Amino acid sequence: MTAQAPKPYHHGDLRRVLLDQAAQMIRQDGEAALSMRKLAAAVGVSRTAPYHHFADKQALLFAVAEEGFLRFSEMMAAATPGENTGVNEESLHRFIVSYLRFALDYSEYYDLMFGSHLWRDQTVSTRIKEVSHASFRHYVEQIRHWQSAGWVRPDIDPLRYAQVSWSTLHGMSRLLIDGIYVDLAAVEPMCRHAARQFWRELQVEQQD
Amino acid sequence: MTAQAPKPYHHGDLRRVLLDQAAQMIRQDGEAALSMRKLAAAVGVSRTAPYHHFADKQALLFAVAEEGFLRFSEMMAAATPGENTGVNEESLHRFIVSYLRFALDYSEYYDLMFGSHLWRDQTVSTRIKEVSHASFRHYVEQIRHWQSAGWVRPDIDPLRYAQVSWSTLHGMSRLLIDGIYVDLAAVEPMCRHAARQFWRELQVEQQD
DNA sequence: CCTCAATTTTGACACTGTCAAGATGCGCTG
DNA sequence: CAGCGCATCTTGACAGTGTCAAAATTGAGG
Repeated sequence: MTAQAPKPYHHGDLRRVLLDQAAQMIRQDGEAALSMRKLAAAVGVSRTAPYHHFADKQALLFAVAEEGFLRFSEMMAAATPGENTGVNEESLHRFIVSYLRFALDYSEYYDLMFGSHLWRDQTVSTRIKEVSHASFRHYVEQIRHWQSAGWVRPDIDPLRYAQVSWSTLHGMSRLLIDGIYVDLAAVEPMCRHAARQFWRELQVEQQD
Repeated sequence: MTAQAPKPYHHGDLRRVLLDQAAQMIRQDGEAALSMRKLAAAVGVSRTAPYHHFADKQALLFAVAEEGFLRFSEMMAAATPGENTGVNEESLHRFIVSYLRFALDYSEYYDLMFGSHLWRDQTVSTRIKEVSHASFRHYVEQIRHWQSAGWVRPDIDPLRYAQVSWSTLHGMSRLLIDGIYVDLAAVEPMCRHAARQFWRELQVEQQD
């Protein structure tokens, strides 16, 4: 809708400022502590000013999440090796580390992007659904590509592999972000372990 | 503290009723939709009556979470095979299925137990910390036991294995509960895939 | 310059968590 | 059995929340 700002009126570009301020406040005190009124006060406008840029609080949070997905896509693109590069434990490890670094460095976005508010009850916007589904599908296709190139064993289901391995990444991220895993020094060994596990799953030759 | 109810006065056993009603309401409309006042109204007492049994809303939610951990422990005990039973893909699969069944069947508890509210900022009560840490340590010890019995390869770090595999279970649970994975028919294949992956990691003989 | 629509503000309402003060009723001691 | 005492519950109140309606402001184009 307001994709290309027609022109900012009174306030410079309130929408932009609100998005950034919201992200910052969520980063500092958590999503629960963010209130529309405090947000408005922080940027120096009245309580209901934000409602002319976002239908309601949910919409504001969705918009912040959307920015998160943008950054996420950039990260993914940067962390994904080229088409004809092989796959091995080391490349998987780099990807895992990138994923967790994003989740931990931008936890305020990660929370919103993959929090229940967004997805439960189909409230998620179609645009977000598109970009995230595309991201996941790309992951699945990547595995399929590795298979057809003969780099990984052919008898695994790429969809299942993607679902389970993403579960691992998401689980680690959540457990760390939510403060259930508190030892940050364990992150690196966990990534290494996960990389080894992911690779064993892909590369193992033996029959059972 | 109020472990053994001294005796119920006016209301039958308000504390008990509140805990159950809260769990039910969270199950129906989500944690966010639970309000102290609606809860009180639902059980037929005044707004502030619950405050004589729980210091604040957090304490109420913690208490519900604690009940969740109780049920969780029971589930874990039932799903864990005996000491001298071997381990294989099938036994791992049964455990994984049990874990996800708990997470999905009791999602209102799971949400509270492993939600950020509880753990972030060290707000978690010591009792909950004890029982959950014990549960995790038990998991690690189980793996160590399998190792010393010679059932699984000796060169994996039980702690890392526990951390990463629990991440997988937690990740699948969260993705399903939060509505990011929507296809419930995929749960069973995912569990099967995870079991195979977990077992490959433990059992593989080859060197790299 | 002046109109018009985009933007912002002020006022209001229902709702929330929670504290303080008062009312109520059960159990124990005399 | 009487009544004291405390656990329990209620009523009143306050600050804070999301959000709507109506009024006020402001910048751009005719």
